[in-house]
Parts: sequence; structure tokens; C-alpha cells
Amino acid sequence: MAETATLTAPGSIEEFQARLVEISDGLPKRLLQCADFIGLNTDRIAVSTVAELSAAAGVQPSAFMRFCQLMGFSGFSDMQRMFRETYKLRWPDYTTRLENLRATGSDSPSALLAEFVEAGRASLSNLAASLDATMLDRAVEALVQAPTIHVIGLRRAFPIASYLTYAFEKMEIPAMLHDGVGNFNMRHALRPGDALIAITFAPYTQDTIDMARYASENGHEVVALTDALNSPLHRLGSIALMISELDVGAFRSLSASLSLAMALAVSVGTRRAKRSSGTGSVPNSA
Amino acid sequence: MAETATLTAPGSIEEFQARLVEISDGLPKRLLQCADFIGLNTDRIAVSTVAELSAAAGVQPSAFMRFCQLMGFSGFSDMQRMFRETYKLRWPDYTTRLENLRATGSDSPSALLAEFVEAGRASLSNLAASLDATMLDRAVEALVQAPTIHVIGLRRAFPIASYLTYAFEKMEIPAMLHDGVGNFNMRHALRPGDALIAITFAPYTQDTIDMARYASENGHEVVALTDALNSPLHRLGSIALMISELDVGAFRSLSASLSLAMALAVSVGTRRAKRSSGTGSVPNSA
DNA sequence: TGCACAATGGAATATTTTTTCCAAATACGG
DNA sequence: CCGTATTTGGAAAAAATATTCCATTGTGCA
Repeated sequence: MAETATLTAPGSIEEFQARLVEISDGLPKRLLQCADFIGLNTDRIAVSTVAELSAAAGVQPSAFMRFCQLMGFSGFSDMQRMFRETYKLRWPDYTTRLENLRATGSDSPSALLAEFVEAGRASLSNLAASLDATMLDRAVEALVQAPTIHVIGLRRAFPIASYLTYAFEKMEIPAMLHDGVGNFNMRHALRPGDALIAITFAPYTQDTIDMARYASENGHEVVALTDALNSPLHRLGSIALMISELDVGAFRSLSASLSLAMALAVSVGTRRAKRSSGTGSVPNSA
Repeated sequence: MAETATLTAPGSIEEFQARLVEISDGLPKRLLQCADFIGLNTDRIAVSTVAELSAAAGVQPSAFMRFCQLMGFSGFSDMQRMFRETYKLRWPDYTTRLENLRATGSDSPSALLAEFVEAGRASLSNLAASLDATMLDRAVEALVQAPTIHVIGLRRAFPIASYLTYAFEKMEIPAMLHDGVGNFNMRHALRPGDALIAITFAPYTQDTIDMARYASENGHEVVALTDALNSPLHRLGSIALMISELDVGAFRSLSASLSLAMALAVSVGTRRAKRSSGTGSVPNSA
């Protein structure tokens, strides 16, 4: 056995990869099989057993064991632990940090600000890591077709709805914000072909759900910005974009929701501009 | 125990979530703890042991076991198997995902989303690093004193103004949003002692500036959320909170502004609740 | 208050998974 | 072609993990 005794086991995926190339040189056949297989299937380590991995690599468990030790770990469990931990750090870490911030007790404005900042950052990371790109494409597609885009989002979803509407107006896209001024119900403004963007988070606002249902039942495309699988908007056969946003006390950071909303709006704007003969209507500064 | 024996175990994460809400109704304490914890930490199932999960949920392993069976699985291993199988799809971490989103073509919806996410994160980091804590304290102090808090923010600042107003309403703080409905100018609603929060970013909205000047000249405290030292709001002797927010194309990520606004609102809420005899009006969930 | 039933905790057991060990196979230099 | 050193396979031991079982606690109802 090549005596490249390493004192320190890799502590991160980067270090792991580095060590992998480092040892891959002049390895006996079976060990090389392990190295090659793991190089291509690093992600499976966290969720597999030695038996599974060694079988998939075409070697005996004991050979795989030796491979782990060559990598600098005490054994397979040791190696797996590293992968499981880095995996878990992804999202829970933020929750922990938030808890720590909270634990430091102070309700000073600066401390609160730190909490909101942290919640926002976490929500954005999570959005990037979890959003279904296909759904987003479908949503854009549906909205590009619509003569007029209707937007509804009340209470805490209202900032998102209003910013969306602002963006559409900026891009000269026909849009209508159903804000409930004067308690008029403007559902009949939905003309054939029009689409609706409905935004609501738990606890869901009844008026928004009603509007979405009405639109759906009358054959309009409904794009839903919502927070969970059990959201009522899901059951309407709408194109649902899910956002799990952290909150601080009673208030939700809207960072992720707004980012998604803006990406949606600008995408729709770009596509529509392209469609209509190329007279761009996407402003470059405002 | 409710005897909702399910013949089929969930075969996908969607089905799993659906079943989770389905059974969550009227569950005994410990089982509910499990359900709640898993609802929030579904992603950990694939890489944890029963011991770890049950400890994190604050229950005994055996209780967790019963939970798995309630979910329709034969046991924990059975449940874990499902998650491990679907695991590969969720592997990429935040950075990788972001790169992937970006790589899919520069004006694709996903690429745009990636840009908004990054702009948001950068803005938040910047805010945390650069905000003047003393100013924030002064702003809170000024607002705590005011009988009624008036809020104005038009066009792209409107989402912030409306979320602020929503927050004040939630916390039962007298507040008024000057949203310009019907083009009424409600400046005379400012009563002695009232304070104004004025929000505007370059290019500054004239109506907002006018309102701020009026308030200032009539002896009201003005808290300004704005973007630069040369903002017209600065010259009014207002308490200015500066936020430099990045934008994507024509649209500004509002993440930092909203976080600051919320920190401000909640701080004011907390302080007012304390002042008024301790009958807290800061909701803990909404 | 006492009874019946559901829920719970914790230890005992069963199962799976990891790890070690050694004999057999293979490669390599003389 | 032989002897030595290295690598390999497989099975047996050790450890970790899941699962079951049952005594105890709690709860709702008469």
C-alpha cells in the first residue's frame, strides 16, 4: 500500500475532491475503481451504505473500506459523516444563526435588523436551491400569451402584487392590480385569454383564493405564488411557484418572493418585447 | 389513535407532504411534534437516523417509529428509502444551483432569477455592513413618540410603504398610508406630534418630497428611507436611513429596503408595547 | 372518583451495516 | 520459474441502528 499517510481527513467537499485526484495516481485496480466511481458519484455517499456503493463500483466492501482509509478517513462512517454534515448545513445553518441572533436577547433595532437580514439571505439561498425552473418557464409562457395580466395579492402579499404591477406598467405590459379599493370586486375585468397571478401565503386570504378559483373555473391561466404544497391555490390546477420564506416573529421577509416575482415579470417583459416585432419595451434604467 | 389506515405509502415527496397535512389533524401531542418537525425538516430524513431525528423533534425513537407507520410506511427504514431514492435530484448546493440557473442562457427566466437572488443577497450584506445603528435608534425613538405614524412611498417605493403600514396595523399602531388613491392629498391628516416615514429612491418622486417638506416645515419628525447622501430628503433635516440597493436592469431588488423597514416597524412596535403598560401588541404569529 | 382506553417512555431485541482479519490470488523482480 | 510483497475476496466479529414490546402515565367519560 502506498504510504501516503495523511494526518488530516478532508473537511469539505473541495478538500475531498482535491485529495481524490492526489491519490488517484498509481492506484491498484480495485482501489482505482473506487476512486473513479466516487469521483462520478460523490453525491451518493451521504445516502448509501458501503454495500451499495461497493457493489455499484464493482468491488468488495472491504476494498471500499481501504479506499476510505486511503482518503484519510478512519473508515466509511467517518467519510459519510462529513458528507451528511455538509448537506445538513445548507439550510438549518441559517435557522441556527437566527436562533443565535435571537438568543442574544436584545430587541435593539440593530439586532432586529440583523435578524431580518439573515432571514432574507436564507430565504434567497433556499429559493435558488429549490425552485423548479420548469415551472418558472411554464409560468412565463402562460403570461406571455395573455392580453392582460391580472394581479391579486392582499395583506402581506400586497407589496409583491403592487411591485409586480409596477414592473408591468414600466414595461408597458397591460396589467391590472386587484387591490380591493372601495371593495369593488373587479373579477369581471378578466377578459378571454387573460391570465391571473395570485399571491397568498398561510394563513391564506380568502378573497385571493376566491379570485383564483373564479379565474380558474372560467378558463384563465392562474400563476400562483404561494408557500406550501397544501396551499389552496394548488388544488386549482394552477401553475404554482413555491417559495418558503423565513420569518422574524410575525413578519415574513419578502426577499425571496419579491425576487421571484421580479424575475417572472422581467422574463415576461423580455419575451413579449421579442414577440412584438422587436420594439423593445424593457427599460434599461428607471 | 385515528384509524386512517392507508394501504399505499407515499411514493414521492409530494404525496408525502400531502399525507402529512392529511394526518396532522387531531394528532396526539408527541405524534404532532413529529409531524411538525418533519414538515419543517423533510430534507433531513435522507441523511439522519431515527435517534437523531427523534432527539431533534424532542420525542422518543419509539414515538417517531409510530409516526412513520402513521404516514403509511412499514417503519423508518421504509420511509428513509423513499427519500434516499429521490435525493439525487436535490443534491446541488446553493452555489452550484445558482451557477446552473445562470448557465441556462442569459435572458432565460432562471438566469434572471439568479441575478435577482444575487442582487438581493449583496444588498442585504451591504445593508448589514453599512447601516448607521445610531440613526436607526433615533428613527425608532422618533416614531415611538408619535401618536400616528404616516407613511408615504410611491411608485417603486410603494411596496415598502404598504408593507410598513401592514406591519403597523398588525401591531395595532395607529398608522396611515398616503397612497394617493383618488389623487386626494391627505397632508392635513398630519396632526401635531405625528411623524412621517418618507421613502423614495432616485429618481425621486416629487409627491413624496413635497409631502416630506410639508411635514418637516410643520414641525413633524420625518424619517427618510432613501438611497444617497444627495437625496432631497436629506436637506429637510430628517432622520435619514440610507440603503444602497443593487438593481437588475431597471428593477431594484427591494430586499434590503424591506428588511430595514421591517426592523424599524417591529422595533417601534416592541417599544410602544413596553411603554403602554406592558400589554404586548407584538403578535407572535400571523 | 374510578374505569377504560389511548399515549408514552424506555429498555430489550432484531436487524442491518460497518469493520476487521486472514487466506487466497496476483503481480513483480531476480 | 520461484519467492516475496502487494492486492484481493469473503466471511466472521463488532458496532450501530431500527424495531418491538410492555409497564407506566395520562386523559376523557360516566
